[in-house]
Amino acid sequence: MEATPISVKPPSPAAAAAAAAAEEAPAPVEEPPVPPPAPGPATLEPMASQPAAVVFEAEPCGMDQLALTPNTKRQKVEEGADGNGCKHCTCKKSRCLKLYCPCFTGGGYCSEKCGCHPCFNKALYAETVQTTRKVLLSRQKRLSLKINRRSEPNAEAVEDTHHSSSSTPPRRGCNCKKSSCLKKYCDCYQDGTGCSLFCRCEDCKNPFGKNEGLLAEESKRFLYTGADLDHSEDEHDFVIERSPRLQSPISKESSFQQTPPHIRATNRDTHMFPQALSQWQPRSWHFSKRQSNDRVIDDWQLAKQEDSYSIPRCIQILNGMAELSQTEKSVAPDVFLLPGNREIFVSLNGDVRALWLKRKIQQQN
DNA sequence: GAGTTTGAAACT
DNA sequence: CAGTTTCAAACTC
Repeated sequence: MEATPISVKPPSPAAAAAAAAAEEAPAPVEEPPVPPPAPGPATLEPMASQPAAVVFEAEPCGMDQLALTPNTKRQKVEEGADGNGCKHCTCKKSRCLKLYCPCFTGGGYCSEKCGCHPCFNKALYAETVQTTRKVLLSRQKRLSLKINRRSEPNAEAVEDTHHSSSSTPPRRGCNCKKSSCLKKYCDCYQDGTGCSLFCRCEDCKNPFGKNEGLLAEESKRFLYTGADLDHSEDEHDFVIERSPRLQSPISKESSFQQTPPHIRATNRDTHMFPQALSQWQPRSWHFSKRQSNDRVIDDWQLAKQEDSYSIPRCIQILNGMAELSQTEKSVAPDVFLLPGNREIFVSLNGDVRALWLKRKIQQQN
């Protein structure tokens, strides 16, 4: 089966006990943690615990900046984090080794401020924790790929081209059904961002932006085809933004934007929103804490650039071309469906532009 | 603070 | 892969 069960055996009770003793943890191991039953094929054996004297020099929640999916679940208010990744969880059954645990998910170790027990997300079990993360990330990659493929039939080709794009974890948008994206159950709402076209929420009333399902399949294909997910796998294997939602499918590396002509998508904290360009503006207040002003500027420039190659802009030019017949002018907009074509069209001049367009029209027929 | 609701993760 | 269970946070009282 493709879906590899992720089950990671926690360190042995002895190790845990030793850890507790060495650490003087506030939550003493009263009962030896029971390893998860029936570990799957991907079960990871617990790493041998390292010498406590060494391990405990590590700062809790340091974790080499290893962060799995951004905010997998409702994670206790980010403000509650103590700056090193610890979210003060209160896990009881997950042993803080699953994505349920915000500290684990956030890339940090649990600290003494957590109310979790038993907890294996500690420096003492660093190797176990890291291995678990890798397994989970691996699954996330597959999931991410699956999601992309589901949404975009050609995504496989994209994936082949950008082989490392799978490093991006699933960022799928919310799936709220009952909360109408009006409560913190909703990741989007909690992040202060609107729901995206990739959310699957029902009766979305997210005040930061509704998912109104405006994006047609065709348009989604454009967006996904343009998906150029994080390539910097080496650097970011585990350093992932907090939100689990789909990373912005817009590639800023290419000026050949894939944005569909009739849809303006803005990048708001990795979300895609249909929005009239005229309404677009850098939403710095919506950007995550990690986003820099540079990002804002990039988005702004990106949108302006897109505007230059919009379909209306192309048609405007087209209307002024005496070289083309009415029939050709009626067909030409089809050529503009491809963003690359629009950019080429606008970039060319005079006769060459007309010749190029005629050739494109012929190719279409 | 206990119980309920919620949606994501994990599992089957 | 769809359905179910488990989990922990958010929410309600």
